[in-house]
Amino acid sequence: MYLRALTGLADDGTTTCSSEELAAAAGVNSAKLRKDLSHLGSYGTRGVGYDVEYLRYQIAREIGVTQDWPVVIVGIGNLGHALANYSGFRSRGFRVVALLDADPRRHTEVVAGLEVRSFDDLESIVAEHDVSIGVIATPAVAAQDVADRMVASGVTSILNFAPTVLSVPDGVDVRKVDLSIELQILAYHEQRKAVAPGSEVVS
Amino acid sequence: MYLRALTGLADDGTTTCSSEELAAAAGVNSAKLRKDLSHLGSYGTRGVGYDVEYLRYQIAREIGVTQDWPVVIVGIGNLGHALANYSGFRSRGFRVVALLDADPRRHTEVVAGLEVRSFDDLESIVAEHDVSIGVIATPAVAAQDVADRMVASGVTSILNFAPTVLSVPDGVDVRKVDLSIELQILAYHEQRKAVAPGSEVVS
DNA sequence: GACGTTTTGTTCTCCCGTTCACAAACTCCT
DNA sequence: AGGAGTTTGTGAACGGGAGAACAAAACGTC
Repeated sequence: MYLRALTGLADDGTTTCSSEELAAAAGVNSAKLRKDLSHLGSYGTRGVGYDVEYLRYQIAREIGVTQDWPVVIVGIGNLGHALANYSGFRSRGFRVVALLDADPRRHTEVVAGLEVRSFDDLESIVAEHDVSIGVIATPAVAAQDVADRMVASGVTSILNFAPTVLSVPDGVDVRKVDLSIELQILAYHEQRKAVAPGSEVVS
Repeated sequence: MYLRALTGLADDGTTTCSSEELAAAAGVNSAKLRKDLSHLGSYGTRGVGYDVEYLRYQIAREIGVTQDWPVVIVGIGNLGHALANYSGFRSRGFRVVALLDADPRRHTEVVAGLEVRSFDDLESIVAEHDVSIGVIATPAVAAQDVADRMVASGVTSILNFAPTVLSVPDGVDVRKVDLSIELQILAYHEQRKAVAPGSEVVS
């Protein structure tokens, strides 16, 4: 988030910023921002603030955005399409090296300049491109199988869009994004607003 | 999450479950699950467990899933397409009543059985369908404008997929989903794994 | 009907993230 | 050069969520 906020400031021509400004741009408290940044080192100057470009590079280096991360996407339905075409990935150092789908009818398609390939090609693709990050955009029933195959072929980080709890061995990271749960949380707060107006905020 | 886990259990024919089982299905600790459920009331029976169907209805009622929530989606690019076609919304009580886009070239399109309409129709659509939840899937630069128009027309909950911090008045809830930040978090952990193998897990 | 077993509901404790508040450090102005 | 004004970095206080542990309650068995 800080990285993105800094990029925004840089695009506006700002060369220096205080913790207050950056915190406002990122939507957090300034004390938290300073403490977070202090974990990376002392990249600010007291009385002045932070150099936007310098801090930006330091954060990018720390979180690994300076590297090029090959990524495979499995499940080229609606969501897989959107992810394959999402420009935000490439601009942040992620390179989609393959799109896989179990359905042979999709294998003729070309999405975002990439041919959709068979799921059986997973192992060879992971090995060839040294892929460590996989994205699962399949239906829920297929997700665990896909995860197992990914782990077996060497993937150690998984971004899961399927509404299922994946079980993976230690050392493998999983992050889950559940679109309809986000809406449900909003609906819950809406309902509370209707009952007791003007009392709650999203936590 | 509990609701989804319960639905899964119900589909498997389970009629009763313990907190341990449900916690495992939802991927959480059983003590946490019991504490969470106790906030809704005492819907379990000691020595037996929870009745799956009964608990499912109680949770659904509490979080407002029994209602029908009209939703508008603004920004029908790749992600907007995917969201409009996402079946998980409808099955959870969300009904997409309109797709809006500022680009007139998209207004001829029909997506998911709905005609893409002009963003200028926002106010009338919100008023007509009593919409309180809006989804923003536009580029970052347009997101704040869209949010302002939504709020002005009566929307009080926003799900934001644009990589921007939205500022909205009190009483309006915003939830943000940032796809590339999720990947960045995974990449960060990957980098740490490469430096110090076998030490960290996603938090 | 009493007792052992199982499982919930709740209390207590611990731990971590967030925020406040302030000293240290830097700049600018006189 | 010195002091006033800013702003960072960090120690201390606060709050809340998460897990362990236990009492209360329901069921089955004898």
